[in-house]
Amino acid sequence: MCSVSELLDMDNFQGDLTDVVRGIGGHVLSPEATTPNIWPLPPPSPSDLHINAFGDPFVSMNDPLLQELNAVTNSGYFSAAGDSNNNNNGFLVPKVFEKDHINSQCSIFPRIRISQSNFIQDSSPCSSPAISAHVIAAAAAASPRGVINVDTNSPRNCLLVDGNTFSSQIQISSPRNIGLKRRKSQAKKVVCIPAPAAMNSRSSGEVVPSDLWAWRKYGQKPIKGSPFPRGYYRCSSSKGCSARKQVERSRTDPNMLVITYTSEHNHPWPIQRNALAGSTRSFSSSSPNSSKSSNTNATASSIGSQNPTFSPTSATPTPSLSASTVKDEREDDMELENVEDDDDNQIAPYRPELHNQHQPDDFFAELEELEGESLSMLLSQGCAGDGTNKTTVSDGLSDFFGWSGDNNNNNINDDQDSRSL
DNA sequence: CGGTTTTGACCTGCGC
DNA sequence: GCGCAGGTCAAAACCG
Repeated sequence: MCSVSELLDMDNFQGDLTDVVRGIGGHVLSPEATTPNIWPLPPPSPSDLHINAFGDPFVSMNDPLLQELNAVTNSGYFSAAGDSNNNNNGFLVPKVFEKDHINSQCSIFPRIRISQSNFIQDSSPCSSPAISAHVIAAAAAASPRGVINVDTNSPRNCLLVDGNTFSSQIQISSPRNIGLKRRKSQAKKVVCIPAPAAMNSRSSGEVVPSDLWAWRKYGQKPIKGSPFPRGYYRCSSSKGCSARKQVERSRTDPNMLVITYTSEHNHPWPIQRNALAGSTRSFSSSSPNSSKSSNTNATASSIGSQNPTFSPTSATPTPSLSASTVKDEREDDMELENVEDDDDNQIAPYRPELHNQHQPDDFFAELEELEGESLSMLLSQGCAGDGTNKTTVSDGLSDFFGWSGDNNNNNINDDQDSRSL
């Protein structure tokens, strides 16, 4: 079993990284203090596979993100330093990002770093691996400077609002990008995630992980210097919503997917997805899970069912968050050069509980809210039930991300659209 | 029917 | 001003 920690450790990233999510065992560590690159991996607790009551989303949840990370691991992002079975003795060593954060777009992205100390407490009622992924997922979409608190001693959830009670943290800090200037003063949030081959691929070969919102693709364009086209999506959860995102593969590492979120959602959580008709075009027919909403972009269809048991198969926390990097780009900040990086010491609590108030003026604050909600719902669903509703690793992974294995076979190069938009 | 994706055309910002 | 590249529009086709 691979934990998020292995994936997310990104030593040596340069100061131009904006956000860093890193884990701390009981305290906030500076990047320098974080165990670099190699962390022991605990095996998944059998209880991880059990479904827990609604309201205990993180308890013993088998974390699909971890499965993703396994996929990532198996896809070459990490090399096993331990035994080949990834057991307790297994160590995973990132082996791609070094190059990546030098050459690719991901180079400017922060790396999520989590101390393994959070994940080796199988005896803890709080399944740390489960926390890790979701914490990161939430963190990535949340405030770039937020801190996710994990209470490894909690009999219930591992995430705590109270910053005084958690025993571990994941902090998102924001070393300001240095020397980067942008044309427009537009807030962006860039997420760099591993794009395992198992991801959904559309006919164009585009790989689009799902997130909590419903997105409609409105364009695709080849990017100069990159063999991979960039897809343009706008939020279809609500009419008039200006939220947009761009999805493209890292030009230097096709295994990395770069998602850039732009603008704000001017609406709260998509209560009811308003776009389903054409949402399953690309893969529903070929997906063994065709009964679900298989549109990787349209992931919020069941979120608004007001049913606490909504299926994570159609509503997923931003998968990208789990992956590796999250970058919050405030263009205004980018204008500043040599800005002192004092964000590492800034800690803001992550609030996983549901929020009733909508803050349309703050995209990222909203993201934080929504991620919290989504995580709660997702995990509630994922963990809810009678305890017999166990999700297989593979299903959990694909469902969680909206990935359909049958549609993942498309090579990104199969249908490279070289046209000019 | 109402939503999506696809895709050629058009628009816009930036560098020269 | 021009050309390039990125971003958006919108019609057509597709899907459940």
